[in-house]
Amino acid sequence: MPAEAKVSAKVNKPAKVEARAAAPASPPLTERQEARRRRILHASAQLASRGGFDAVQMREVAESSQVALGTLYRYFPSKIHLLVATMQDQLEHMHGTLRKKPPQGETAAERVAETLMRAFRALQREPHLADAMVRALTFADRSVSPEVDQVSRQTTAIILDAMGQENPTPEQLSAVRVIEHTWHSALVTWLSGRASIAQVKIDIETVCRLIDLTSPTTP
Amino acid sequence: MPAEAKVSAKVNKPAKVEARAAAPASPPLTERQEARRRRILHASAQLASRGGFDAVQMREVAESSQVALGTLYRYFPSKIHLLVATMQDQLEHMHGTLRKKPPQGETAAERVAETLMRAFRALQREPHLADAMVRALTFADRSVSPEVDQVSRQTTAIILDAMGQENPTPEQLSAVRVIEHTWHSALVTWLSGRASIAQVKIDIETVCRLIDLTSPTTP
DNA sequence: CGCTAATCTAGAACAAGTTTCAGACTTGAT
DNA sequence: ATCAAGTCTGAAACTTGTTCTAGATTAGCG
Repeated sequence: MPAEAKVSAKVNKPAKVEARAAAPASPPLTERQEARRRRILHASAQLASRGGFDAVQMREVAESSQVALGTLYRYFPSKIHLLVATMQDQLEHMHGTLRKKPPQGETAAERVAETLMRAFRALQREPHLADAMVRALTFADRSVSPEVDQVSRQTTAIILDAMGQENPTPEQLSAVRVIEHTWHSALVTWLSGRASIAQVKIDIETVCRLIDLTSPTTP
Repeated sequence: MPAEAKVSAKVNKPAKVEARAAAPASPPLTERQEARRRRILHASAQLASRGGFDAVQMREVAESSQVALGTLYRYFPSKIHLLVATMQDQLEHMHGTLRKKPPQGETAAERVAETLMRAFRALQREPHLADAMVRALTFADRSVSPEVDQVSRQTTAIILDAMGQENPTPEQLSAVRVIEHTWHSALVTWLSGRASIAQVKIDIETVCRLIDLTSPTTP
């Protein structure tokens, strides 16, 4: 069997079959391949941190990560794929960070709101990066669905963690879905300068009330 | 003063100052200019109805509407501006349609959910058009803020109409904001094939509960 | 060690959004 | 009717995402 071959055959066009779980999905990569992938994601995040979505130019990413343009496209079939993967990367990081200091709130709603606001503050520190990732996420078409879905699952996991709810009811899951919707959309409006930070905070707190509504006494 | 001049000087780069109300914002256009604008919007919607966002190619729009490419850009400074304007157009239409048959629901929440589902069904009839408009809306950057904001106001108006609430409380307005967030984000997930129609329905109904939560007895 | 299949590279080529420019055309004012 | 100022047109040019190609390189296998 060939060199860094069959392995990254999956890297290129992730076979539909294997687009499910988190990391264990794609087959193991060569060390060098893993390194390339890291360099690419790093370059992506770095460029994004500067000028946001537009600053992440494929040629620049390729150059920064010392990889040929064609190779970049083999790893990430489009700019959107690349940025969504960058978001996955950052999200994992954030989930780890959040886990360390569990939210203090009394109610589940408070804890979720607190967690999301913490995440929001993190994004505020790198607004350009946030811009690139969120724009990519909402602009993604069907061809990126598996990756976007993965981001969504990760977000859900973070919220459920904050709720401290082991076995959420279907109603609670609906509430979580709506919270995610609000979270994404609120970020978009903030990033495009149509809503203030305070406004985002209010929106998050408002939507989090749905948790109380669906948790204790189900009306 | 020159011909179709000073008039469309505003057409080009809508002076920041006049980006507020609905239609009365920009100064009156020449008849021919108004006609050009209509042709452009019509071509845009037509192309979008076919192949969605990607099918709306500026050169094609220009050709279809019998306008030079440069002129198209004078009227709409970017593809995003064009599609957002197309959405404004469609939204107005829809608001008119919705007004004719007010929702029947007992509670405000039911009426809002019913209205949004009606709008949703309308979008389902032209999924490609919906795709183009929604993608443009969420991808828009700061340079399109005024126009996007206009769309947002129009959406708010539709929801408040459905609520039948003349003087909404700040809390209710927050709920409406969250409903809009959910509405947009749910559309995005549906368009990208990550949520079913049924799922969107559930999300809408879920978020609409916030209205009941903020209307009668303020907890 | 040498083979073979696949990867990686460098660079050209293509596609669509956006910009630019010179010249023809309109329109309102004089 | 003429004029000045601004608009519209047609076409080329530029930018950036994406694709394609030929050849150099790499990795596992016999």
